[in-house]
Amino acid sequence: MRYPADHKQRTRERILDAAATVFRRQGFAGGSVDEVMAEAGLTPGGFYSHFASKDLLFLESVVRALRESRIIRVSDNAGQAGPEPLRRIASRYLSPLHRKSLSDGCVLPALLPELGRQPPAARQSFEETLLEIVHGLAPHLNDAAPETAEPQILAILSVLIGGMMLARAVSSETLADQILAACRALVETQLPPPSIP
Amino acid sequence: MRYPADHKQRTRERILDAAATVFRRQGFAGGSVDEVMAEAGLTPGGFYSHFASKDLLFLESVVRALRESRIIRVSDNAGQAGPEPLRRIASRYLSPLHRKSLSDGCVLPALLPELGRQPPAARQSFEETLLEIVHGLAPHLNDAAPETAEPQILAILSVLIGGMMLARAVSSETLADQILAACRALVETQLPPPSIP
DNA sequence: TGTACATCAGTGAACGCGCGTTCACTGATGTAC
DNA sequence: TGTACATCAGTGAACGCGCGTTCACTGATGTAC
Repeated sequence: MRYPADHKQRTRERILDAAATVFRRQGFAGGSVDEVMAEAGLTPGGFYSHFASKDLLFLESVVRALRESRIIRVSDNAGQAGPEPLRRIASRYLSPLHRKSLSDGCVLPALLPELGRQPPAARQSFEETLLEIVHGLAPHLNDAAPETAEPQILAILSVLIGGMMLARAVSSETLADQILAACRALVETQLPPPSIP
Repeated sequence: MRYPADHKQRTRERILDAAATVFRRQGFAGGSVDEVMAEAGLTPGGFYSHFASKDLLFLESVVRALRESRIIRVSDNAGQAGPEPLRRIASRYLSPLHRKSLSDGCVLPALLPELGRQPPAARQSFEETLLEIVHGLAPHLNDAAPETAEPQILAILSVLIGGMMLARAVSSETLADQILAACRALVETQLPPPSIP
């Protein structure tokens, strides 16, 4: 091996990150392979030595962005039980800052419907990644068994995603932020009350 | 006027309905003008005597589909006060039948992120139509003034839209229907209890 | 009533362009001696 | 240590195709007389 062993792998990851950025900003059908490669600082020609097709790039970039996403995960060093981490996630996710961060925010409000149009194998990969996230969050609804907590988490995620999409689609920033605030309030009703130490 | 006065207007509406179908199924960037015209039973050439551009077609078709949509409106002949109509809307919206009705269901879970990428003027039109719907629904949260009821309705709509998108994006139908059920349960917690007559 | 005509909604072929994809090539890299 | 070489990640030009859009034309329609 003439090049450092991880050289190509690192380029590949650079392309994946660039793809997530371009697709969030312009959509899957709206962003081109050339634009992705340019975003990664590369020329178009090299793309197919890394990925077999644009579709597979899309899938991998979404799954990676979801796996690496800090915004819907309990941060590792918190190690905190109870609902506070969920409260923090909801408040960060449904913030005006995140609303303005289309191209580097969570992939789901930007790309979920286009993911839904992908073939079953792709949706299967997405499902597994989604369930990992759900498993990570469910224990923080402390009073419930997984069978009841996990659907509750899925419903809460629906509020986060739907609220952000709706806020980004309206024209008035005031209304957008009202939508976010209303969704934060709705999520709050689903969380156990703060523990009083 | 050689043709019946409303002939062209009716064709125009046929194109708008076809566009809503094609765009819901394939997305805005993923559906072509030719496909829309074919769906309307027409040839591509005539399109530009009805619409100035594909972008304007998209906007008009989404707004029209939203205006005509029965699925997020209280049906006119119900004329019923109180939360029951909201309960019915949530249960129909978050149903497996609606999940399978991508190309003739509500436009929002299919197209909201692409709407969010449209220029401000388009988002303004969407916003007005959305607010009409909200004004129609808010009185059914009977205990609240508009200033508190309308944001609550927007949060409930976020659940409907986000939940449907999430259900459509996963691979397993079982999981999809669990997501819908969890969202119905969440919405239920936001509604006044059924009146006991 | 029948026929010639004016209208214009819709047709169908064409346009330039950017897309996804391919491929012969380049040149920076680490290796062998 | 220095030089010739093999490798292969990345380049850049090209491909066929389908896109959004344009436009000269057609032919069904209702009107005029």
